[in-house]
Amino acid sequence: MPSEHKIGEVADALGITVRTIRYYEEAGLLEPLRTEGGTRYYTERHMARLRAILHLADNGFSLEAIRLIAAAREGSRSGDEGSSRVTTRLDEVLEELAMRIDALALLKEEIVRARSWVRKCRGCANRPTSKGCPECPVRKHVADVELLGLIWDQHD
Amino acid sequence: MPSEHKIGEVADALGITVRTIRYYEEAGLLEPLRTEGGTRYYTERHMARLRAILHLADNGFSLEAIRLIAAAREGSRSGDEGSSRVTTRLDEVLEELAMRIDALALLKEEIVRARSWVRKCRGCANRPTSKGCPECPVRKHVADVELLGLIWDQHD
DNA sequence: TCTGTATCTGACGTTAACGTCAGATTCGGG
DNA sequence: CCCGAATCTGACGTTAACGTCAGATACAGA
Repeated sequence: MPSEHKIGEVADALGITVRTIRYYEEAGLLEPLRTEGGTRYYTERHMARLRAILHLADNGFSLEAIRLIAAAREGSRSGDEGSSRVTTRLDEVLEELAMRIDALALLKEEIVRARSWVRKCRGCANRPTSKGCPECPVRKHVADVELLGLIWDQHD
Repeated sequence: MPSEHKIGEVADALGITVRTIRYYEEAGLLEPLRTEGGTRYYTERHMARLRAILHLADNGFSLEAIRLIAAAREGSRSGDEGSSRVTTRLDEVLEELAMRIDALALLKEEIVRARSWVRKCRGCANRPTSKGCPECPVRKHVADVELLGLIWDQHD
């Protein structure tokens, strides 16, 4: 057995808790070895799997979504069919990732625009009717820059 | 009152539920007008605010984080100081967005790499000791391509 | 073998973001 | 003024991803 680790060591090594690892097992994501007495042991393979799970979870994937990726090969008759199912699943994940990245990039540009308006009109506290800024540009652009609706001062 | 809407109309218009809008109010994100009887009414300003909230929430921001953005101006003595606090907060958000985008882009490249290995070695069902693929390259690259630890067939 | 520490298995608690349901009240068209 | 539809206020239910605690076992070093 080349380097097997108990659950506490694994948790320390990966910076997570013992409970988290057990929970991933409950969720059907991990099946460690067991001693006669029931103590869990994790091989390097198990830890590689755990790192992959954590990487996905850290990026907002639910454990169920991760399980679907891990189980993509299930039910296939040949290794060939299995691999094809896996790549199909990965393509779906790539598609979703692309969409999320695009959405975040758009939101980022939105915020950059909002920030520039806040600076441009800082004297009036971004209230459209403030005395210091009678022709407040925020009013004209609040429709274009959605986020201004949140930053904009509450009272008219 | 230029175009005020009841909660049901707002929900329909934005494709959300009445409960969600009320919940955002509980969370301190929205303070609609009220009639004598207590019925809520939403102006265009309120709806602009709601759209901004939804945009952020859709992109993974917690309601508490959104509340912090909306309340960034609180406690400032001058409009100038308030605007400066808002831009500071927005800069923090931009920083976080940049990090999340980078992380997602890295993960995407990871998955692209994993996908190419799965295709390259599809005959052996990505088991390193499979007969159809005695010198399975997955074994040599599982350390480099973290995600292979998840795709890789469970049993040795 | 003894013992202190780690692990085990339930099982219940927690938080965020709503869903759902009941009973009372309000609104708005006829 | 009437009445059906919408809204109101609690209040309890739900899901995911763990936290926490108790009591029993297992493991490893002296």
